[in-house]
Amino acid sequence: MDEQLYLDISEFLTNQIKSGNYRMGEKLPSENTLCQMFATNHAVVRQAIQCLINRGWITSYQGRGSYVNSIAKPIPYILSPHTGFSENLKEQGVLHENRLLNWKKRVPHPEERQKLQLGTHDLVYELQILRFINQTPAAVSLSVIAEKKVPQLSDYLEDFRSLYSILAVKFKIRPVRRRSLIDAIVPERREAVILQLPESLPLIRIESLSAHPDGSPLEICISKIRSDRCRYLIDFN
Amino acid sequence: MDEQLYLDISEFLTNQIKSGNYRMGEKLPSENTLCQMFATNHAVVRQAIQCLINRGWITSYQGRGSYVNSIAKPIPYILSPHTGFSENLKEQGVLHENRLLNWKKRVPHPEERQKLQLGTHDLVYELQILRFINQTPAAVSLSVIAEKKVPQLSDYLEDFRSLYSILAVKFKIRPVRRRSLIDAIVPERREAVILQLPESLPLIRIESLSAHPDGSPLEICISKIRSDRCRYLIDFN
DNA sequence: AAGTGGTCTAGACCACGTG
DNA sequence: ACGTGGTCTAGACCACTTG
Repeated sequence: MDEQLYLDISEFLTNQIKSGNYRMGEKLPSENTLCQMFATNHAVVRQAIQCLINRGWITSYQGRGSYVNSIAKPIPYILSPHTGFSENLKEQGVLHENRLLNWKKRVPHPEERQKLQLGTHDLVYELQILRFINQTPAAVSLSVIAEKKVPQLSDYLEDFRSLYSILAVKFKIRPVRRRSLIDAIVPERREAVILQLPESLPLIRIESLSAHPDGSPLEICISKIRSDRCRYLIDFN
Repeated sequence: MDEQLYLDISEFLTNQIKSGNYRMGEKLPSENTLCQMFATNHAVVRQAIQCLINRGWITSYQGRGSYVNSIAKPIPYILSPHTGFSENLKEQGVLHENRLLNWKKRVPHPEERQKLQLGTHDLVYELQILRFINQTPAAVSLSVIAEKKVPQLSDYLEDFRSLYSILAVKFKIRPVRRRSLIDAIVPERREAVILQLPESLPLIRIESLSAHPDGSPLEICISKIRSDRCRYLIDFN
């Protein structure tokens, strides 16, 4: 019960950062240096470092060192019936960009068929989209849309900018958000890579069902958002 | 570039769980056993185990072993202008309970003063509440209420059941939710302990501002909820 | 080439829970 | 008393980045 060295080191470093002795973007002492400072070995120092990584304080880069994360203020994303990702951020004057990772036309899963009220032979488009805020990756989205609502959608996916702008311009559809389900998840390894995310930081997962203006279900969208880049704001007024 | 043993072990164990070879609540092989199975040592096996803990698959208990987490379906919590935590869950027939951890009357922080539209000499009550769902800790909340709206609130805090029921019964106030801000966070060590949370699983953080029925600001509430116990549902109909 | 973090070895001892 | 996970030691070698 002797104080637990790795916690001491971890607390020491955290306090150094909190108190501003190491500023954001700054390099921490190397692991070897820390070994000497605390008269211990690699393994213990790394355990301490891992604590800071897990809590989002720092990021380590092989061959370069460990650096204090920048803590940009997260952007409030307004969750309302009439907002798509892009318009929402544009209104706030935030630099924003989308990249279509891939798409396919496929048979819907039973759950999707039920939620989108599809017939036995109806198909869906599935679009995977990577979203950037201020030039850095901030979210991945998976949109599933009833094909019959957007026939030949694939014709418009070259030079992709925004799904909702395609819907508006090409199909004259302005989707209405009906329901959103929010929770927090640990990223998959693949998502962590795509989002350039320290693997241990959580994502906000939001699953939304949108409808055609005529009321019929249109799109299921599952977005996973870096919580250090974006927050959800719901206004009940 | 030799396959990375700890990832192999981690993947092996994850697959065993996914495929149902280890069911929920079941005990994994001991670390020593795994050392033998993979012809390696304690440190490597522990690194593999840590991966599973980080992703929420298992929990380790000193002296007992590592066990597969149960994956109870999270309860949808309906976020609407007229719901408090307790009523919301009661309506869904979910077993629910609150415990008042502590309270104080104090000077508001500048930000609180502004949000609650307080005068220079106004005070606030601060209540810290631990919430249970189905007998297990699920959330911690910090409520800050303008004292002038609930004079002598402290008289009613013995045998505490629910803040909103006190407001309703003793003060005839039914709060109205005005705004909620949602994000995902890594728990503090203290929160992890209180919530009996594997320290690396994320919490949903929700900051809400509620008003008196007459429209004046009443309460700021910051809740941190286990995302494996509870999800937020927003219905725009 | 030198310095950095990432993985691994082969041990040791401690704290905790169960029988 | 024994088995379990938790911490620690003192090294080694590798992969990557920078000068």
